[in-house]
Amino acid sequence: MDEEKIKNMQEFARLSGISRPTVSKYFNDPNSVRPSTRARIEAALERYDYRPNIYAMNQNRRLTKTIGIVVPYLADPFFAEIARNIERRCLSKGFWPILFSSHGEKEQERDILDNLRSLKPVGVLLAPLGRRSDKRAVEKFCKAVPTVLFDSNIEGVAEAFIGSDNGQSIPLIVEYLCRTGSPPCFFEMPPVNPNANKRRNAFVAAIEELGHEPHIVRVEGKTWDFEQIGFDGGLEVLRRKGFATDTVLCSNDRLAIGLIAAACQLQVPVGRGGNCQIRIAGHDDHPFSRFTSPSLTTVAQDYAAISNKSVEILFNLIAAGGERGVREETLFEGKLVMRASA
Amino acid sequence: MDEEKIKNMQEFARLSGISRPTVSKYFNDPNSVRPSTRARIEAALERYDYRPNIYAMNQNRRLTKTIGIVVPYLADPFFAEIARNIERRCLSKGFWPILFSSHGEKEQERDILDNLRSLKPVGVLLAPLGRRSDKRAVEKFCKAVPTVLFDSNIEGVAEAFIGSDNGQSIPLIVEYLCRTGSPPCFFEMPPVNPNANKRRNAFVAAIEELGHEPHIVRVEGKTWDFEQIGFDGGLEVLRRKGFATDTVLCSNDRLAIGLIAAACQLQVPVGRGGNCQIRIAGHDDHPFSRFTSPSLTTVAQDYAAISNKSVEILFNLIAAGGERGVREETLFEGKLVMRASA
DNA sequence: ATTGAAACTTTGCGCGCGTCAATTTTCTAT
DNA sequence: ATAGAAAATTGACGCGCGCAAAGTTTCAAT
Repeated sequence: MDEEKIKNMQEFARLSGISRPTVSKYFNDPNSVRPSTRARIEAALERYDYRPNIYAMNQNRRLTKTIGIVVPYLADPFFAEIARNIERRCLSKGFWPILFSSHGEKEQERDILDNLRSLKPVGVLLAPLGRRSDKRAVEKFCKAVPTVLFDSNIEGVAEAFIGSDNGQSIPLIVEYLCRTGSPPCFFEMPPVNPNANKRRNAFVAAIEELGHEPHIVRVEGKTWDFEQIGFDGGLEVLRRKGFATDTVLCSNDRLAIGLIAAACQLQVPVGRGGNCQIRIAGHDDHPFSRFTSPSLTTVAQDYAAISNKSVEILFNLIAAGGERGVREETLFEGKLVMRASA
Repeated sequence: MDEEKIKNMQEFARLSGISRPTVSKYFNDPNSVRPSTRARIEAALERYDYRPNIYAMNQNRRLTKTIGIVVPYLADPFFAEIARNIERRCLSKGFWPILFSSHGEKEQERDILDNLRSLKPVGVLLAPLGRRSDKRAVEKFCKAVPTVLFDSNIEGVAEAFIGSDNGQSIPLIVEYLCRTGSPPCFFEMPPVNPNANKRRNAFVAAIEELGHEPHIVRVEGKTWDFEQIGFDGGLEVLRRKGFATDTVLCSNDRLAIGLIAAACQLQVPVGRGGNCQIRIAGHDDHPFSRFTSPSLTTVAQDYAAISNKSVEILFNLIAAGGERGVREETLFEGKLVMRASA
């Protein structure tokens, strides 16, 4: 790199022998200028290491290149993974993804949406807290900014929702559990989002469909430390009367991870082996589920499909100028992942 | 909220009956104006819902209010937790934290530092990838932006480093393991950062100090899927000749989690009970370590202390105008966490 | 009442870039 | 070679705010 620092586009344009408006055009879309001038600009870029001032750009652009990503709880590797996927795809399309986590708190989510508005993003990918969300705030936000919801739905809000099909995945694993042993009972905590409710309802429907009685065990807890809740609740249930059947389907993997730990602590052998006393299954195929002991049988959510589709729909929305079309919901099917725990 | 939308500070100032420069002062620091005028401005804010344009602010300010947070791998709940802590403290001081994850990749880290520069942050909290980092790029960045390193050190780079004291924590757990059973061997993967090396060296020193022979088992793997590496490597070692002793100290908890899963799969009972064949210990007190089966004995890093001290030092640095003082290193001691696995 | 500092107002420039209209140059196709 | 289209240039305005200087008001302390 040559010489001293370049202060602005004017100066860079002069040094590269091209007019400023053309250089400006180039930075907005390198393909919008003639190949020969593009080459000249890029040659100059090699020499002088200039980058336009983001703040000045974003101030004057009608649309920024910023895309907001909001997840409810980043310490959950499920969301970390999805966020990573989304980030990569946004970057590859020349956008600026910015990641936020609500950390399970309503106020945080509201603050994030608030701040996000002043960032004037072209679009937002939002996985709401769910039940804890300030729905009015979310709705208001979605009306102001092109938004795609994922993971957790809010009826009628935002331009689209992408999630997994609990109505398919739960029957899938219920059927498997019934076929390979005694029918499961359902282990849940107070629902944090619509998925939790849908899963319970799907469980009841599926188990009745198969001619069994639905047993539901709900334990207390209102934080996002699902493992701890599953552990504490599991300990209590196991210590008392135990579960109604020797098979337990958990509302999600994190709960199951806690429950397995509780069973282990009480020396209740988990699995489908001969001397095992309890089978435990989960839902989601959480990144850590394959490393529990025994490894967790579960239904895999299609991470890649969910994040890809979410981004795709958002890009379409952006291309259409954030135009309100028909709100679409896309649900992906789960896949059974048979491991050692059930 | 009254009337229609306010476009700019001029208009808001007029409506609130106060001059624009004073309003500007208020937004930069509400305490810098007289309480009575502050009250008037805030009353107007209630009525009119105006927020200054961030981009215009950041373009003209000498210093932005942005603080960059960079972690090597966000899908690791350890970093997610620390990031959460740091975010909160920055927000409470009126800064704008922005979170980035390198996702274990050198190019990502370089791109992040690159983009971060054009965001002109007042300060940056950086947990580098470590061995994989483009050290020249990191060094260059740290010279341009006031930066505090944490978790993983790079000698002489940045204004300060905050981490945990491997030279204290490793002997602590080695001593415990030796005292309560046979001396441990050390289970590691190719080091991703200086901590890994320091831990191994500390292990050798500690074990020799106690008059035993150091055994080191290194397994292959170069991704950030530590659990998988621990699992795969553990399977192989256990299948072959097993470990040199019946106690294994892992370089970190995530590796230990994988190793426990491997032992479970091979039906090697883990723990310190009578019929157990192997004791496994880790290092870090990862959020999930209490939920392994059996629960993982480990050394806890002081998450809160590390994140708090990092932020504190950065704030001091910012207050001093990013002035280069003496580079300080702060190491926090680990605490033994005795659980079931060792 | 007097004084002096602190806070406020007025005025105006500058930041770096987007964008537009009018003009000139360059390219493509006949 | 030539006309028409496409691309680049010139010149200028605007965005919303920070910031500085000079003058004016407010406030607390004597």
